[in-house]
Amino acid sequence: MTLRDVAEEAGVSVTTVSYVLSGRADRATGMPVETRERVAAAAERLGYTANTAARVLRRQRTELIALAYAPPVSPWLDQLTAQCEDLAAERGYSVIGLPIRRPERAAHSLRVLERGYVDGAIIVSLPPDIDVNHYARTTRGLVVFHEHLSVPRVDVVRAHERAGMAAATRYLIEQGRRRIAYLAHAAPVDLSPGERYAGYRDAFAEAGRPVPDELVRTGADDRAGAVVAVRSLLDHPDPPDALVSESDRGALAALQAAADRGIKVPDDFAVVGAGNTSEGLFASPPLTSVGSDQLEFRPLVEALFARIEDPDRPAQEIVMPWRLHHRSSA
Amino acid sequence: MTLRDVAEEAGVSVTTVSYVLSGRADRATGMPVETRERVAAAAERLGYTANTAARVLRRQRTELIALAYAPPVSPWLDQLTAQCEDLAAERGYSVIGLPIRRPERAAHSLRVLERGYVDGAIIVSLPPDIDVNHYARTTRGLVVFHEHLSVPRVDVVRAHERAGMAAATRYLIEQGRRRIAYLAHAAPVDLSPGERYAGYRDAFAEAGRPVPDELVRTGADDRAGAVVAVRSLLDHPDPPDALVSESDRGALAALQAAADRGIKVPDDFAVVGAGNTSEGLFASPPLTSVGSDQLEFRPLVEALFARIEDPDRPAQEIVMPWRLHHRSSA
DNA sequence: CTGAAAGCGCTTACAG
DNA sequence: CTGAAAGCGCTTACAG
Repeated sequence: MTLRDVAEEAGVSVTTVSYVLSGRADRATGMPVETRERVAAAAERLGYTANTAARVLRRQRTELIALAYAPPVSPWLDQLTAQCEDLAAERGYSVIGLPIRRPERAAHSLRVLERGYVDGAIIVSLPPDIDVNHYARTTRGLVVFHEHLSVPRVDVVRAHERAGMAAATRYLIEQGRRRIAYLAHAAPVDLSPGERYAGYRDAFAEAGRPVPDELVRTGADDRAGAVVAVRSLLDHPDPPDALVSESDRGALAALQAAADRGIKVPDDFAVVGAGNTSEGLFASPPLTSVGSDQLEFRPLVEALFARIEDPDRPAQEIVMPWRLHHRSSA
Repeated sequence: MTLRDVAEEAGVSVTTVSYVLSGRADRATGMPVETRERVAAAAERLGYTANTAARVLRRQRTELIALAYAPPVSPWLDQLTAQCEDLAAERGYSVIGLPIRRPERAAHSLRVLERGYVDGAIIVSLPPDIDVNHYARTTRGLVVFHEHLSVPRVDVVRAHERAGMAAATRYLIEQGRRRIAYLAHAAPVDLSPGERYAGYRDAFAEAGRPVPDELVRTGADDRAGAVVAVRSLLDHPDPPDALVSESDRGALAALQAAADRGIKVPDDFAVVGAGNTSEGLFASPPLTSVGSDQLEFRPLVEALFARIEDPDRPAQEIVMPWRLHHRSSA
């Protein structure tokens, strides 16, 4: 079922069919209504669908953008996805998800970018050892969540996670907490490896206190793993009286583990999460969390489309700063 | 940067370059090592990447499969995604995610299938009012999670959710629970609309008892919403002594809401989830849940690739039956 | 062993 | 107002 079939059915040339079905308004406008209707009817009758590969080859546009992320997924990503879709739909674009796996397979996952399947991509989690420039060659627009990256035709989103995490930890120190534990992600593919943990350490350095290495655990990316990790912390001979987690997911698990043991939060055990997700709002007690103020992603999606239009525009830096949102868990 | 550039650089024809870089082994094999190396070196030097649109147009294969799902996402989907990726990679395929939105926008989301961007798709959540046949025309392989659907060239996965849900509810009835509440998904895009709820009702019908409509709430797809819904249930003048949730997520929220109120689970309030996710295992108490025994998706991924190879093979029905997994929450 | 050429199905500048 | 033709960049049957 091709353009040619429709042309024959309607008794016109493929040129005319193309103009009517996908062509420019300025061309179709000058055409008699009768012709347009005849073509439209023929296409309808035959159930014609344009061949995307041919169109892409000709126009050099796939009208697809990708959202590259490392599982496990979160409500935050659902939010970003939904907003991307709305803004993409306005431009006739569709959004696809691109799960990026453990670092050794990351390059394989990114083949979708490498092969030019999409016009643009928002890379939420840039695996370590991946050269963004490589993908910029085949993908017109690239927006990357990264704290330091600075590359000519690539726009970046900075969260200032390290400063945010330091503020969260400092808050606990100033409260007089003696034993402040840390729950890191276990999966090595991460938004900005080590940034958050560095912030935690910064606060100790600033206060002239040693980092309690024996209270640092992994598992924040998986609720089940986090529960296990927090239980082991609470079993420590000199247990923590506070916990900073790299995710709200991990912090929620900590609240659960504390409740199981009958430990009072925040009095005997303060908990701070990261991400400021809506899930934290409804925990009990509501979760204190460090994260972006609001989930408004429009600026970065618009930066992406602007770059797809004009690859030579200057690289843009979008700041979505983390700050501490005080609720009742700390 | 095209095949022609590489051909010139290496001093051979595009035919030869094509054979060396992507062509069939039987052709490249007969070629002198020297030629092959010269071509490979030229491609390397120029940083050649094949144009995907051109290749797709020629070969009629995109080497992409999609996983179409309705957010919010879950660990179950992460699991399916990871297994798909492993099996796809073996065949040189990549996997993309296709988030499907609320029903009125579903058709737009599915344009990626309609336009033939992928060779095959696994549709985890088929929105109501969507005609699968339409997408079968542009997508060679289609595997759909659906309880009833039966369409010529489409393979289906049946979970027998209704029977599973009835078994879960029956278990509570036989335990002597008097007031069995129900927590449904709020999002209307769902795996199999109404199936689970129908199972809940079946158990009552079977026991000759009326369904307690006043104890049916929505919110199972969102932890925050679920907490609110369960609180309102517990505030009911004649509160429930048990709850069946359409998701483990909702059941986990119920455990939390019960703990907040100091209600003993399962003695005063039994909770059963659905999905049998790993998260439920580490809840306190560990969550009783109805769902598939194991998360082994290989059969359905293989069915998908088999159909991509041979679109005329008979439609296959893959059963991953739900059953009740007894743990401590009910 | 290697290459010239056809063709996948579109879009669009150009001619009439 | 409409169409013939070029060309996007590959793959591959065929010829030599």
